[in-house]
Amino acid sequence: MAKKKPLSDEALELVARRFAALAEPMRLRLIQALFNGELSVNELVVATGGTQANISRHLQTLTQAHILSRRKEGLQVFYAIADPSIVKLCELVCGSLEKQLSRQVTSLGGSGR
Amino acid sequence: MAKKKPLSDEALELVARRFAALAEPMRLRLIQALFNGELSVNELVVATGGTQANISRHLQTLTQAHILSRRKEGLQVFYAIADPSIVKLCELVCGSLEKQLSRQVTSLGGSGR
DNA sequence: GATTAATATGAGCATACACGCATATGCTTG
DNA sequence: CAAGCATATGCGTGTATGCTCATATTAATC
Repeated sequence: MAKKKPLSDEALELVARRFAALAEPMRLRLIQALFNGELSVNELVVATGGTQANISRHLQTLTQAHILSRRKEGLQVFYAIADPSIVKLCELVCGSLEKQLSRQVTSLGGSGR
Repeated sequence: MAKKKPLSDEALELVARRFAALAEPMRLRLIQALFNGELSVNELVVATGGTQANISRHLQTLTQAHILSRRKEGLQVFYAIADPSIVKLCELVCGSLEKQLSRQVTSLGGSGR
């Protein structure tokens, strides 16, 4: 297959929305906390150190983006990573960032922050 | 396989920023236009249909995020994809979105392909 | 049915940012 | 050095969204 055909405006919008869902540190923290399996809202609140209201909102955002799944059990609601590609995405970005940072450190000739 | 250690707040911020750089349709369009090699600003303006000012701003954003590289030649400035992982990122997201969409179509009773 | 626990949501505020318009900067040529 | 082209940037505006506080909803228990 040669050239890839350009995505439609709607497709671009969808891709952008997906990236936007991952563009918040708190949401990344939630995803990270779920790497080892599903957790309840309260567990996520504890794990991330956020407020209950805020965490709930972010969970809604991630669920609507089909990144997380929602399972209700009694009083609790458990969230889990629904889209495994998310893990790959984060790993890709992390790897790329590490390269960039190490390059910067090298070019700066020392340690700094 | 062991547990992954959680990223620091700063690292999460960096990852979030990177995703944010990709969270705009116009910027995705620019990246897409650059898939086949470097282009000048004016060529990108034509390719994307945006205004010159807006394109220039987005190019600055992407360059500062180390996603694009900048090469000046006479009056023109050429931009190119500096981080190849970006291509993988976009492909991953596109693939994941296609799955989701086809699943939605299926659940809506349409005939799958 | 009232109370309590777990989660979700409405309202308000502050900030971030995309966009358009106008103009500045930088490079080339006469 | 004046003029013209390609690109960048200052400014104002509208919109989106993250956060907090308070309250609503839902489900289990007494």
